Amino acid sequence: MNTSTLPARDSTDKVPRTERGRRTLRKLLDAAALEFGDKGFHEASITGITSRAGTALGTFYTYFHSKDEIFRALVSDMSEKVRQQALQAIERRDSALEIERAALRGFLQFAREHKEIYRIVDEAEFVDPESYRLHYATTVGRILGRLRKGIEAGEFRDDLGEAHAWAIMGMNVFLGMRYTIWNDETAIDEVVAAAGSILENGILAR
Amino acid sequence: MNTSTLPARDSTDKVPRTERGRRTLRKLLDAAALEFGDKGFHEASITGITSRAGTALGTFYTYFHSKDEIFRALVSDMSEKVRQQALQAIERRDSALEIERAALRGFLQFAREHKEIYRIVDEAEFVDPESYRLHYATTVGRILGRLRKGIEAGEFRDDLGEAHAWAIMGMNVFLGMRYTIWNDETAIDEVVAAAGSILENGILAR
Amino acid sequence: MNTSTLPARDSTDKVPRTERGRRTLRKLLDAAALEFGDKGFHEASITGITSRAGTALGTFYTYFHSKDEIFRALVSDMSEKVRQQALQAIERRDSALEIERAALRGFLQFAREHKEIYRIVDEAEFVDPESYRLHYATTVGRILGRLRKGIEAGEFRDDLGEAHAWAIMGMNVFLGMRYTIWNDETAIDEVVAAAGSILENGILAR
Amino acid sequence: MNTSTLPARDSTDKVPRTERGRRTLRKLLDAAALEFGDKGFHEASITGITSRAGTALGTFYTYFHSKDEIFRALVSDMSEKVRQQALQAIERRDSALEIERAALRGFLQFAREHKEIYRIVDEAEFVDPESYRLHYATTVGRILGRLRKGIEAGEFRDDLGEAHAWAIMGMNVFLGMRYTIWNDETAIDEVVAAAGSILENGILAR
DNA sequence: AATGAATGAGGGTTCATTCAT
DNA sequence: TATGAATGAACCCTCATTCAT
Repeated sequence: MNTSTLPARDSTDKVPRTERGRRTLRKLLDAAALEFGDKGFHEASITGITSRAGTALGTFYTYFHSKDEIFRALVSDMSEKVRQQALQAIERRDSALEIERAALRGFLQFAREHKEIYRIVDEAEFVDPESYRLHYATTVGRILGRLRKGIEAGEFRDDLGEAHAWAIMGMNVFLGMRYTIWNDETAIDEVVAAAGSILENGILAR
Repeated sequence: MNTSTLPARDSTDKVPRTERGRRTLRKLLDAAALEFGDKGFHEASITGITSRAGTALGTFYTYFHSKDEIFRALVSDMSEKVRQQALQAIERRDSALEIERAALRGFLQFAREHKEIYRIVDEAEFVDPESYRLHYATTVGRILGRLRKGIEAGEFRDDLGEAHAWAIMGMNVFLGMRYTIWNDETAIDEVVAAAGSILENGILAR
Repeated sequence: MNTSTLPARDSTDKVPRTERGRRTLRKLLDAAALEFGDKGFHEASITGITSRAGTALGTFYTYFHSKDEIFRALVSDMSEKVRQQALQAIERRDSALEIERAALRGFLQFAREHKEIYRIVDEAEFVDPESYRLHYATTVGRILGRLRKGIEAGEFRDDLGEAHAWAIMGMNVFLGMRYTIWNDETAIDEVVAAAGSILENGILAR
Repeated sequence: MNTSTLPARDSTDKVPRTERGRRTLRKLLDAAALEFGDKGFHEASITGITSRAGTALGTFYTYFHSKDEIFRALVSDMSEKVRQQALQAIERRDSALEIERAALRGFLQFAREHKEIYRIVDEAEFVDPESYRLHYATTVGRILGRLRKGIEAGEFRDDLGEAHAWAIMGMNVFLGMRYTIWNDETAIDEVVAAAGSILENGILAR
């Protein structure tokens, strides 16, 4: 795994001034993603991170003030990545419903390839609730934006609001947990079809 | 809070033989629910539990082998409670869709009154994944059972399956998180209406 | 194993007044011998003793004031047993040298059958040094007595003293450790012959 | 006391990379020898070791994984020391019997100066039996080697074997315990004479 | 005499963080 | 920047002993 983009850093973060410094920072972030993904926040150790990164223990504190801080940096980094891939996934889709399907499909594919991201973001609920809430608030904002576009286009009911967006996100997240993290043998298309059919028709017989 | 029913105990647990022992055990479980709910598993301490319970530190180990064990006991206890209240909530409902609405309403009401339960069960994902999975697997099993009854009654589409059940559970859980744990000012009926309308009609304009 | 004779009790010990009490006391002592023999003093627990004895935990303190006390009682009990069997082993021997051989043989046989005794007595060095020293001081006194008899009979050199007795005891104890506790496949007679030949001739070539 | 040579370290041990680290390691080992010697393994505490060493508690764990590990390190260190001094003690001796006498004399002198070593090595029987057995197995190997040289030289009987070596070691160890640890007022030469006379002539009258 | 619940001092160990080089 | 030794608060758990019945 390789963090192509460095995460947004807080003003309190220590910004590397040299190229060597930037390389070290990136190594630490990549190592931390592996360590937290493997062991979870509490079982992970700074030593584990630095030994994966191939640096000395003390070097960690040249770049981060604390274990919490690197975790936060990672969560916001990954939160951004998840949304980036969603944007890509919904490119060149016409129908609003098809966009929702594509978003879920993209999310599931991404989750299968980056299970550690799922784990890190979710554990944030108990480690750094603020960034966890921010992640889901932002995500639900995106969904809500899509719903509104669909309404404007006359494709969606015009009474959809925030609660519907949360409901859709909950569906997606739980399907992701069940069919990518716990067990990834079910075809993604089947899962997308199930969720899509609920959005399309509800669950009543016709 | 008061644990009306003692949780199922493992065969390895120490079963109190006297009435006094049973009282102490209950005090410990109640205290642990508060402690874990307040602080989360890792910040919670055995000392915190016993001082809330009004017992000596050592007394804890008369009833539980470890911090993990009482946490597990608590999760399975609460998992059961959540499902119990769901059963009550859906009594005397005729329509299958109405049953789903009632189940969500019951869950949201219960969650508002027992926020610590939500936190404990959810943190189990990172503390004792097995009991976490068991909880959601059992819960989805209940939902699936209701879906099948609705299919038999001709009320639900006959292609509903496990994935649809997971989707519904995800909706419910996220709505619970958003509208009872994070912020409980929104009327429960509004939330139920939003979820119910998706199940009834999907999200398309007609 | 069955403690045929109850050990000498301190004046501070609690003496059972009923037959039932005497039975319980014996059960506790037998259980303690097994527990200490198996696990050593520090790993042994009062719970381990009482559960082997089939009594409740509290019952232990009806008969002993402390863990140390029962250990002491056990050591002096066993110390006595070891010497008892030595007395039997040397019965009806004429030659003083033959008596020494018989004493060693008896000790080795006894040690093979009661390895836990060896362990308990030896660990006393670190748990209750006084009884350990008493055991070996008493034992060396017996050896010294035999040496003196041998001297009187003109069979032994007349310059033998305490140090020689300690040397002989050391030989015996280490041979016991090596050839009965660590590994009991070597024939006892071979071991006795080796020690006996040293006492008879020393180690020089003739 | 000062550990002139650092003990053989396990591959799992943490090897200090700086001079300061090596000093700290040595301080810890010296302190541990005192602490274990004074109090015995179970009564000794890591806090006791670090406060004697003048370091913080945590520093202990920079160099050892556990209390057991430092004890093991200490036993093998001391085991080696005991044998080293034996080698020195027997230098420039011609007669094989004189070598045995010198070995015992050296051992007794060493034991009088380093009583804590005796205690630590012996307690290993109950704390880390493997290293205890290794110590005595190695020691008996040395004795056996000397016996064989004596046989080759025609000085010793040619039927001496392992059991005789164990017998001699037992003599030495018990004499050491009695006349250096328990009570060190008896002249070493008297003790050596007693043991030597047994080896020379046995105990029979001539 | 017997029971089993209750007590709490005590100690080993972890590991994030700081410090000196 | 990088290193790795040093720090010490924090906490889980054990278990001999006491207590109430």
